[in-house]
Amino acid sequence: MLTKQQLEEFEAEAGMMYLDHISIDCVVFGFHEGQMKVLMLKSNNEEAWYLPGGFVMKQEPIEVAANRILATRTGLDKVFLKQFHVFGDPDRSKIHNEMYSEVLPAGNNFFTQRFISIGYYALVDFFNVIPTPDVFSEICTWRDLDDLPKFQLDHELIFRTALDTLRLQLSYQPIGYNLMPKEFTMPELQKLYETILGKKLDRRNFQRRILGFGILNKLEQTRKGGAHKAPYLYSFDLKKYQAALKEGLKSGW
Amino acid sequence: MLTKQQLEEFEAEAGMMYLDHISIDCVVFGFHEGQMKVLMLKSNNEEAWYLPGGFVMKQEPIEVAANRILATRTGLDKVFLKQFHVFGDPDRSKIHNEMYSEVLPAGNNFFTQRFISIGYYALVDFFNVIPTPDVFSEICTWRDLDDLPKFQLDHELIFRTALDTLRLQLSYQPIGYNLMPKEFTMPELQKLYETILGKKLDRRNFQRRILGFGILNKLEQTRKGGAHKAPYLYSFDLKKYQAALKEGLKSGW
DNA sequence: TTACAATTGTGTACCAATTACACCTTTAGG
DNA sequence: CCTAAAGGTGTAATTGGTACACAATTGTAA
Repeated sequence: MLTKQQLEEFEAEAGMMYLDHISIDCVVFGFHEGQMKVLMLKSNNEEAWYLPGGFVMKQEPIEVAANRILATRTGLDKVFLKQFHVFGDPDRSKIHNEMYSEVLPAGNNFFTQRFISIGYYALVDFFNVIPTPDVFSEICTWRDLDDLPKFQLDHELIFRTALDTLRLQLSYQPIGYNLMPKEFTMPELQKLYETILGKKLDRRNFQRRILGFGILNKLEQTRKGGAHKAPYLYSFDLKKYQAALKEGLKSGW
Repeated sequence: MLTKQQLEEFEAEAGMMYLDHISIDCVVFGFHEGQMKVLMLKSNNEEAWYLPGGFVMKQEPIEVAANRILATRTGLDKVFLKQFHVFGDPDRSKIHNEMYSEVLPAGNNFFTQRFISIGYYALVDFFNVIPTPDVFSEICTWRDLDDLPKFQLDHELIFRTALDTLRLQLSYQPIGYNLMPKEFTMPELQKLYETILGKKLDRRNFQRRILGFGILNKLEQTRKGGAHKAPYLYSFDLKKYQAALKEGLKSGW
């Protein structure tokens, strides 16, 4: 039987072990018409870019915190948002400390502590987003994947891990529901996949595969007005889409 | 430019947001000769079983903390240990609170706070392990997968998630290096996979698949002494094994 | 010493999924 | 009304996975 004294001793010792802060870093991938960008903020005292992030509040589930942080920076709610890794190397704090050494008092303070960071990634349509800077930033904006600035801290690793995870999960999870308009064409959806994967896919094989997932409804109408042959419109079958989200798809690209 | 005052204001506000504790929970899967068990501890003041766990210390990378916790409970070091999920539902604390309500003072204290838990799973040979209880437990022992006790807190969810993740990752990651003797036979390795997956596999297809990964060396000798035809011995090609760990294998079971 | 049971070694045929590839249709614009 | 550009669709070849059978080895029991 555990005594009250044992508990108190443990509590006293454990008090020395507290991890200082838990933050959430959120890699927000923005898509629109074949483009793919990532949301970044620029530090207001130097040329350093970082990912949207924030703290988890007491009594707030981390999932809720991630949504809150995303909503604050983008204005969006209820989008695809997925936890993918925890980053907890204490070296993070050192860099952070040096970064603010001009303004911070010496010794221990909030920013010299270590931040353990839970990585989430989100998929959004960047035309729906109003990028909003935080208190440390003067700029919050979309950056092109092939024109990325220098990252602060370990945010490059976080970004890279998010992208790898996303590409991997593309084989197991349906995506696109909140990235495409209600009705869209097959070439448009294919462009989304090609953008994420960073490579071209075969038109015919893509279509067979995607249709094989059984999450699309083919509509009667075609997209008129454009040049060339009018493509058919499709919409997501929300019920089947969500079932696939839960149970996963088969096989890979 | 960020002013010192802004920083101080932020720090004061952020102080209200600290997450209380980060813990690590470790699902230790033990294997030996076709058996699979999981390491559990029994609370010393009631019939409640839980998974090995502990806190992350200041300036300790979480990866190191996970290894330390595992080493403390098992005596093992440098085994397969993988982060798989973060559990952060604030309800965890409520249950915890009720659990210790007899010994704890009312109001806020260490144990009434929320614990965010980073889930790791480990794969070990349970014949190499000396299960060691912690201060809250009277028993630390291996439990059979098909004879599991009632779990404390959300440890059932953590266990379940670990098992699902392990089974999934079996398709992408080579395993077995620290679970098999230096030299082993194909049927022995197959038994390991069958144990993890909880189902029988075809002998011939298993062999073709495993050999196709290119991480095994077939040795000249056979395992003599047993009844029946002597099987060939194999060993892991450590270099290729580690490369496969990094780059992953293809396809699934 | 021999027959048997248990286990291992190995190869092949079938099916499903993936990849590679070609021809026809539609539409706008000159 | 001809052409260029894009979309619709089908088929053959390859690869990977599953199912399955027979021969060889070894200890044990007759």
